[in-house]
Amino acid sequence: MQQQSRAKPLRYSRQRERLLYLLQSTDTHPTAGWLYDMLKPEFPNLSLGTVYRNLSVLIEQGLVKKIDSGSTFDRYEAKTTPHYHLICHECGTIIDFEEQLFPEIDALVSKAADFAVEGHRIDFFGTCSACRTRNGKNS
Amino acid sequence: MQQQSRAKPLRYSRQRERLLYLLQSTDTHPTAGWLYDMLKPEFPNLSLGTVYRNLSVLIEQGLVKKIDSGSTFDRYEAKTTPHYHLICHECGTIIDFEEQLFPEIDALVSKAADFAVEGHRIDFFGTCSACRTRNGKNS
DNA sequence: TTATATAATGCAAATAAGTGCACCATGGGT
DNA sequence: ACCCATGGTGCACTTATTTGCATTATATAA
Repeated sequence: MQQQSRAKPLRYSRQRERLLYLLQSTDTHPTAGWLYDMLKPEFPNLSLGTVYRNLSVLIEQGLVKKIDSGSTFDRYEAKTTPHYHLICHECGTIIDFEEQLFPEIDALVSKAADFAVEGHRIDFFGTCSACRTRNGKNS
Repeated sequence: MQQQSRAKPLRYSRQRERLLYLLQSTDTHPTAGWLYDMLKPEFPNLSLGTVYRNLSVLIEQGLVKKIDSGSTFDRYEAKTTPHYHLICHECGTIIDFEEQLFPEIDALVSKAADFAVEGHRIDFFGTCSACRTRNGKNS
């Protein structure tokens, strides 16, 4: 699939530094396009390819996570503390859910299946309160 | 984001029927391209657009689920019983994990957050036993 | 500081997935 | 069996993401 090479030397890059900083400064789960637009003024010939490539690098480093919201584009976040996502299928909003549900889940699954679990992802799908209100609470 | 219109009338379509049947006949978590290739002999002018569109319809009906494996393409499955995925980041294999972990999780989160949870997804990332063996168990 | 190896970038082209539109097919009514 | 409203399809095009390649920049050694 991809690298298992932990030993890939990284070099400093201003684009990557600013990208990470930008992601860490927001809690809005941005898209690649939004990140690109925000960085463009600072790097007039920034390319989307660079944004995507740096996102991959940061993901490999564990500093960024990709969120598959079920929509047509992916979202990203730089929050490193464990949390889950509540994804509204009506408006697309992603809400962070901070409560730790089962700390022992990875170990449990590792043992039950013959699989070395290194991490997991939990997403909840449903309707956010704003959309329920707008629908007259009946949705 | 998309429809909340449950009331969309559906019509029979041979392509969709065969697509669903094909998906139900395998446990390999196929890609859209693989499904397309398999159906092509039966429908010589089938188009990929039709495959994607029918997958969406089936997903709305709850008969099919999309799996975001972190790789460059999505995978699909028609298994309707609740289960989770073990995704090997080395070879990309997806293994079904059948054990029910927490039946009450949706209700719990619905209450804790102000969000009407309708379903959830749990994926575990790590290394499968085949890859661990190949690596000499040290990975 | 200068030279050197190679990571990172920008650009363009390639892939994967989603969509508009004209035409074909299903299914309910007659 | 025939008509007709509208869902489904194929095709071409758009959007989102990834990748090859020549060039630029970082970091290490001389």
